[in-house]
Amino acid sequence: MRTLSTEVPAQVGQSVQVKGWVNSRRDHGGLIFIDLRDHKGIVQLVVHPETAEAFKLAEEIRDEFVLAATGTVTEREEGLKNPNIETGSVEIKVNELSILNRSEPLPIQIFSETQSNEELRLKYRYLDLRRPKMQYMLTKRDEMYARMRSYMNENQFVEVTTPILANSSPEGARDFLIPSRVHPGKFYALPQAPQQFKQLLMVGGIPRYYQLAACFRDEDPRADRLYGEFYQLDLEMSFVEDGEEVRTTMEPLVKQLVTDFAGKKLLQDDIPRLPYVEAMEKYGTDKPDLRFGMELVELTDELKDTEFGVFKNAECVKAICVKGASSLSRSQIDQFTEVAKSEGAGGLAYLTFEGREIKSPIAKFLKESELKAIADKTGAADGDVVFFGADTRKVVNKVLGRLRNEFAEHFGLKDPDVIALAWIVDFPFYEMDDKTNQMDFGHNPFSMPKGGLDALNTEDKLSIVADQYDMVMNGYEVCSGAVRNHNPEVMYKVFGALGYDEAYVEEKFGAMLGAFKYGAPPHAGCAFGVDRMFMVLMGEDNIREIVAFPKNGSGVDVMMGSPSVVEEAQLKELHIKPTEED
RNA sequence: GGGCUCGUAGUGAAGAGGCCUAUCACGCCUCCCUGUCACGGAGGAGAUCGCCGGUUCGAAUCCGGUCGGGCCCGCCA
Repeated sequence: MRTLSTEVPAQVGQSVQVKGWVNSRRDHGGLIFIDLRDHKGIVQLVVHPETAEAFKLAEEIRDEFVLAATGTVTEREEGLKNPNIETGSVEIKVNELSILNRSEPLPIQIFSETQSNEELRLKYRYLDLRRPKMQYMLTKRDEMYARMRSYMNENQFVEVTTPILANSSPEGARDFLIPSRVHPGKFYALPQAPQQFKQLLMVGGIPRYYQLAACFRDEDPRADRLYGEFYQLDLEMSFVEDGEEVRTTMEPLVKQLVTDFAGKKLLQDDIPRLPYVEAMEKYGTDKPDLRFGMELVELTDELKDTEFGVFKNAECVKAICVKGASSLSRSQIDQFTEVAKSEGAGGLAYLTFEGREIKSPIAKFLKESELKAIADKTGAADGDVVFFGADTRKVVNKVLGRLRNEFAEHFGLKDPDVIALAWIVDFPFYEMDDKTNQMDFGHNPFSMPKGGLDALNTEDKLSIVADQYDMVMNGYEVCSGAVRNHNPEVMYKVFGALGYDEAYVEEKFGAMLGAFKYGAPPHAGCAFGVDRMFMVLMGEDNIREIVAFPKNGSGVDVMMGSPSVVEEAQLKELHIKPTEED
């Protein structure tokens, strides 16, 4: 395929035909310049009045018309060259011109620094995709897929496609249900992930499986989470009993994507393993951004005898030391206080370290020894501010974890050229739901509890950890995996602890349980969220920026108008009756 | 389901009780222009300020509601 930027300059003196869109037209009355654009670049066409037919057409041309032009590639005279475009040393003197298609004025601004709002861009996505950035995202994503596929193949993984028409699963996200004409009253579901199928592939004797898999979840979207559908690099390995083997197998790919592919620096070559509990205590979250420190410092013991009621009565007191934050104005601190409150804090206490003095509304409530202990443990120095969280441990971690991010953002501590990776390991198998006071699965029920049957029989249920691991990239969860439970007995026990009987487990996971009875090999795997990982690698903070046709923040495709109402006849055929309120 | 926030010509912004008969830039239309490159010049059209209601002598501006967008919580790996 001919491309304007790469081929034209090499063809000086030759007659060429070029096709593309009109990027801009400059009509000098007796001479018309046209910047013609294709997916690779721009070249200047010159139309002279001597070529009367072409000139007449050129006068009608407007932005984004589609042209075919034939002419001679000519070296531009000195002084007429344009160093700003790749082809700026040449131009095409046109002798034949045809308008392949016309264009109305565009409803969005494509080629300006100020871009139109997202709603309009999504409505006219086919125009938005003409922007160089969007072109780049699509081709770059193709390159990422190619790298992933070749890496997986080099490592003896086999891509197997699994069903899109699958079954509703009781755990996890809400399903998209698919009715069927031939099965009245019954429904397929779009898979939330190929989880059960890939485990069944292990039983089926596939040693290493992978798939760039479409996954579907009917949950509310976020800036880093697409509505409805997204893609995973999903993989599973048989005869693996230690998650470490999965992690080390996939690390070279991720490192290659960070460095060669995205051109970023790895913060650490050795990717750290961080136990869940440690992540929560140090960073207040299970997906910490490790590009900066600002760790949460435990002060509960140091302040247990304080006279300051807020600290004294709290289950947990922690602090973060923000370097140089004494420059913050009162109103800026108020804004951070609002953030803290939005996460459940009662307020935001702080100490400002200026010279030898400690300035703070709360300093008068604290003894000299307590202030010293705070300074020592947080390492606060001149110019720093120590912010406190005092509440239940859960709330303190949540509030300070959020503030840690906000402060890092405010003080520019998130280096866009650096990628910090970590594996979060040892997630709790069960968790207590605050509201219902009921125990539930911490992650997914298919993971193997560390210690197996013994652990389930003997230990305090809430202390059991799953052999389960997430990869975190600059504060985003980009991968989740586990050593799977391949033992029917453990399976019954795992659900039994939550009060589900064997009949329930058999009803919901019959195929998998059945399969496990016929010599299931131990297996483990994981799945990378490729949309989100690509977003982080590209330095974007909105996942819709890197997807061709995303739903908007309300789950609507404003371009195609989906979802939409359907004909009553279609519903009837599917044995579906609209309810009264519809 | 909840919280915060935004909505002004085709597009992006300004205006924050009377100076608004709403300003600017890009785009659009007409005319002029043979070396521009986001060409230049002259002129022109285009907005019931998301919608409904209220306060006021007077509302783009204040208040209430409503619709739509964005971010977050819940939810979600």
